[in-house]
Amino acid sequence: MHAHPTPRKNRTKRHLQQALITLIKEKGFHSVSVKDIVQYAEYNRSTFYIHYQDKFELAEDLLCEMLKGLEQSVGKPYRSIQAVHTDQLNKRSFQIISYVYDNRNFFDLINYQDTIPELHTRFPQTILKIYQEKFEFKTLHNLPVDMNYFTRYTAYGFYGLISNWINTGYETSQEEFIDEVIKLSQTHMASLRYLGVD
Amino acid sequence: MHAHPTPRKNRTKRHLQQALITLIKEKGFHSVSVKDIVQYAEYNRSTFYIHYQDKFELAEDLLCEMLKGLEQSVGKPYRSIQAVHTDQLNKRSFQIISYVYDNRNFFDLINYQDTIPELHTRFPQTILKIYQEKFEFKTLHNLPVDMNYFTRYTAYGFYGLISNWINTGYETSQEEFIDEVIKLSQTHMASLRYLGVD
DNA sequence: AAAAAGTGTCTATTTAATAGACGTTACATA
DNA sequence: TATGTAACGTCTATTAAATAGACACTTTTT
Repeated sequence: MHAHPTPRKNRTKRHLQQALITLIKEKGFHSVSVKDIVQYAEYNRSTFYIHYQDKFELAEDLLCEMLKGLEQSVGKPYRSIQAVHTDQLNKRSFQIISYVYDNRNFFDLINYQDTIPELHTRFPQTILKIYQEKFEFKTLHNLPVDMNYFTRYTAYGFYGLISNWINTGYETSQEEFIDEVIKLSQTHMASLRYLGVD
Repeated sequence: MHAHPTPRKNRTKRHLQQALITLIKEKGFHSVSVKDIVQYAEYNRSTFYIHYQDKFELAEDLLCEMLKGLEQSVGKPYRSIQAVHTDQLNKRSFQIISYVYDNRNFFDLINYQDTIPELHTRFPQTILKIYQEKFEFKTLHNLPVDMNYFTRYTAYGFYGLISNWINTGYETSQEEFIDEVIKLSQTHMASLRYLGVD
């Protein structure tokens, strides 16, 4: 009998998570106390400890869920393997961008120094993971390069774009931003093969 | 034994209220269903009916609470009667502006047509009520005018400024905006007497 | 006309949230 | 250094808020 998470429980967790996000922006992660969190979210302090050991576990849980969601967002649009030429890339290929935008309240946290622990490293790492596991690239003119490096280069390039997009407050629309990404992709790769979901 | 509202109950109500605000902005008040609200807020539909009869009662409750808060915000800074010359008006006199700003998520609803019922009439009415009950004005040069009219004129003038401020997305800072209001006040009144709290 | 979606009301059930106390640690400041 | 205060982490017993699910009904959609 695996205890399934009930709606109530999840809801409470999410409220605690949201409180944490707000408070980090207000005073920085290290200054946020458990008391602050429950005060803001209007829960009893006892309730916090039912769900989490401490604020670090809460932060970890929040981070994991967001990054898991990021990975899953990519797996959504297609059900089968399909190869896509860079010049045919369409908006559906970039669910990841919608996901970031929809969860901008969270992703804005990368603009803060004193923020969720490991956010600044694990966010780009996750993008890399997605690129490694779900896509296969082809260089222009079949240039013989180490594909590990190429994938890494491409993933972190994308991270650079997306973090700038977040930094500027999403001033270009999702559509425009996707167009930019596509154009930049075309400068150094010939095709991209989506490997589908497990 | 008057049943006192428990923290839990209030929290749930607030979440339902927040859900309503979001959904009104998304699809308009008339299109929002009870089901939408509980889905968004992640509550059981039964739970909704524990707290409210229908979405209208929820909207009414939300509106009342916000307008009550607006009134109370004025009563906060001072504890005793004090007269203030318009040219001495300071920021503390304008708690009301902070209140609107702090609750901009709600007050932004005046930008929508299909919004909380009666919001567009009761918001200015409340400002008028505050002006009538908590302040006493003096015209420039003691011009003999009907003070009922004068108060009404002043209140709705202020409403005009504040609704514009909301409309423009609070593009001028609270401080700048307060300065503007003070300047405009000085064009037609000599002093303002704060009548304190009950 | 049929199907689908939403409403309002009502049960019985459970469990998440609560209050409150405890000894502890961390930290400011007098 | 001593002292007060604020937050911590853990633990109870209690309760009432939230839940699932069924009901007949109305509205909207197709």
